[in-house]
Order: sequence, then structure tokens, then C-alpha cells
Amino acid sequence: MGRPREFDVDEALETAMELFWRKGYEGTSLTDLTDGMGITKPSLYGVFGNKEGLFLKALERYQRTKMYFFHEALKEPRARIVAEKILRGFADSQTAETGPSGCMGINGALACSEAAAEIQKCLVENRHRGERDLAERFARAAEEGDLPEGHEPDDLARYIMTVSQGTAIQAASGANRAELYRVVDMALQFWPAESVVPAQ
Amino acid sequence: MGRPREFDVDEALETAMELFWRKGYEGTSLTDLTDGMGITKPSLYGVFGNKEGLFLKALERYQRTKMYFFHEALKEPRARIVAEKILRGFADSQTAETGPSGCMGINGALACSEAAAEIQKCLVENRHRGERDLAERFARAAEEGDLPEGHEPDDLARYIMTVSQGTAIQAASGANRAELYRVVDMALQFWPAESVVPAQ
DNA sequence: ATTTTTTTATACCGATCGGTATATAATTCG
DNA sequence: CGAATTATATACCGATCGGTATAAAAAAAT
Repeated sequence: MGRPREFDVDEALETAMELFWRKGYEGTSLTDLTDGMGITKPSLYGVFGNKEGLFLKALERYQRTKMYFFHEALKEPRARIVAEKILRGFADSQTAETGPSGCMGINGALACSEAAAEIQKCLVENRHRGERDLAERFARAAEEGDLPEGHEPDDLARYIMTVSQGTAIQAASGANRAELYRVVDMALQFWPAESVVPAQ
Repeated sequence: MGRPREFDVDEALETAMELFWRKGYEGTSLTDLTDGMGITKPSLYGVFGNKEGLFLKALERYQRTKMYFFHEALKEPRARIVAEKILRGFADSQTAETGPSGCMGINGALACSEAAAEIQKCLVENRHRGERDLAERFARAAEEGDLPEGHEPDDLARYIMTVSQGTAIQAASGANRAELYRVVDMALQFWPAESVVPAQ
């Protein structure tokens, strides 16, 4: 009932996601958003609440569509494949021809004013969540004898996430996919392809 | 001649550097700057030109004081020590108790509005310059037989810088020095401590 | 056809943004 | 002592920030 909405919410959210990804939370103005999404401010506020709400919905969409590979990777049976799929998945996402370079979870609000502190906190927690999920996967691998000798699951997880975050900066600085793949190759070199026979 | 300046320019610049480092270029307002530096806007503009000029002078100070280790590391005779000193130097700087976490060259303007595009470009070039300097050092090492087999100088340099940039994000997300050191240890594990006998 | 409901368009809000004009205060030079 | 010079303090500038009040437009329900 009532006047029908004249724009596609999902399409508008996709545009908002790309803007926040490319220019960050504070670097994207409401004018950028309304111009890009092709809607007016009252429409934006009616559907998404406010700028912060829109960003969080855009981030949720980013996780669901662009970071899908992450939780898929965790399902791989061998820890080294988990690590490699995550690193290549990040490199792919950070250098996709469609869409901005780098990572929305980092570009969004790395350093910012007090006004964006809450968004910054969400993104930090977001990164910690991913790192913790990976650490838990590696902890399982450790029980299975599927980790390289002399490494703690937490340390391995932090290492993989550190390299992934490094490639995000590289991508934002102009590095291409082939260059990031070579970084990934080097990052995994210490990890034998057949590290240990997994426990049966 | 004329009325003497009532503040220490170097001290004020140090404060500006810390503010830009912690909150980024766009996240730091002129009010933040003048309050922190303890001077008025006309004084700031009289000495530093404008906000952009102040940022660039603060960045120059950052390079000179906080990134001093980088060009010192390049002088090490062995490439692996160069790499290790750079990685640990970054980890140290990014987690110093005095001063903000992370790296000013990344926090400054990773993703931003068009208004900060020039600053963003300067920081990208800044990162490229460091990577190129390291690549040139590794190229010399290659001639000396001082690189691990099967690796190009450019790739090794990009890899080291990627890990350094990754630790910058980790530090900005709350990681401490000991954690980053363990990341560094893993990042260098593929690189034998005595890789190849250097040419005499 | 009229009422009700929802979305749209327009115009506006106070606050803050980076930057500056003006005048006064503090010094050196003559 | 002026006169000249430089730095300070105050008040202000237009533009933009995120956000909203108001009312017209477009649909469904009665």
C-alpha cells in the first residue's frame, strides 16, 4: 500500500558499498551517496536509517558477497589449502576489475575522527572475528596434526591475516593480481604442501 | 625583527604529526590541530602555509624521525638482515608506546574524498619509493649471490613491504609488538639465515 | 471519489569545514 | 621616542557537513 518505491534497494546498496569501499566512511558524503544511488536524502534515510546504518548494511553486503570465499575456505580439509584459498581469495577480491581496489573493511575507516569512532570499532572487530575464525580452524588442524611443526594456531592465523591485510594496501596502491599472487606464493613457501600426514 | 614567535615550531610539528598519524589527514580538523599544537589558525597558516602543507611537513618529519631505520637497514651487508631489520623496524615503530599505533603513511589517507586526492597520491608514491629502494638493494644482493634461489628482487621487495603494511593494519587493530615479531619470524622463515655464500 | 498510506521532491536546519581580514601586541631599528 | 616589522587574538567568510520539516505525488483501501 502507498506510493511504490521508485528504486531498487539492493542496487542502491551495491552502489553505496562501492562508494564506501573506494572513499571510506568519512570520505563519502551524503551527496556522493545520493548522487551515486540516484535517490534523494529522505529516501535514503527512510530505507537505511542514517549514514552509519547505511554503511553497516553495505558492510554486511560486502561480507556476504565479496568475502564469501573466506568461510568457504575454512571448510577445506587441509590447513594449507585453507590458508592458500584465503590469501588468493583476498588477492582476487582486492584486485577485481569491477569494483574498487583494496578491502572495504580496511579502507572504510582505518584512521578517522571521533565522529567515525563507532564505525572504526566495528571494522576492527570485523577483522578480529575473521582472525579468530581462522585461528579456530587452525586449532582443529593442530589436533589433526595438519599444521607445520613449531607453529601455534593463533600465530599462523595472525600471519595469514597480516599478509592479506598487506595485500589490501598493495592493491590500494596499484598492485595487480599477478603481483599479489607472487606475494602469496612467497608467504606460503615455508608451509610444506604435504606438511604432515593428517590423523585418520 | 618583529614580534618573536611564542611557540616552538618543531614541537608544534611533532604534535601535528601525531594527530595526522592517529586520525588521518581528513579525520584531523584544523581545530584538532590548533588545540593540540596550542596555537591559533593565523599562526598555523603563517608558519606552515595550509593544512596540506602542514601534513607534508609532518610526513617529512615522520620519515626523518620514525622511518630512519629503513635507510639504515639498506646499508646492512646481507640481504636477509636488511629484510629482517626493515620488518622489525616497522613493527617497532607501529607499536611504540609513545605515539599512535600503525603507520602514518597508511593511516594518513588510504581511502578518502576527492579533496584529499593529492595527499593520497603523495602517500602512494611514498610507499612506492620505499619499495623501489628496497628492490634496488635486493638487485645488488642478487648480483652478489646474496638472495635465496628462485626469487626476483622486485618480488622479494614487494613481499617484505606487503608484510610491513600488514603489520601496520595489525598494529592499528590492537596487535602488540611481541605478536608482530612472531609474524616477522614466520614471514622470514623461508629465507635461510645463511642463504648463499656472498661473492667475494 | 475520498481517505489513508507511503515515497518523493524541495527547501531548509545548526554545526563544522578550511581559510582569512582586521586589529592589537611585542619586538628591533633608527 | 617613534617607525617598521612580525606574531598574535578575535571575529568572520562561504561552502559543505549530516540530517530533517513540509508538502506534493502516487498508489491501495473504503
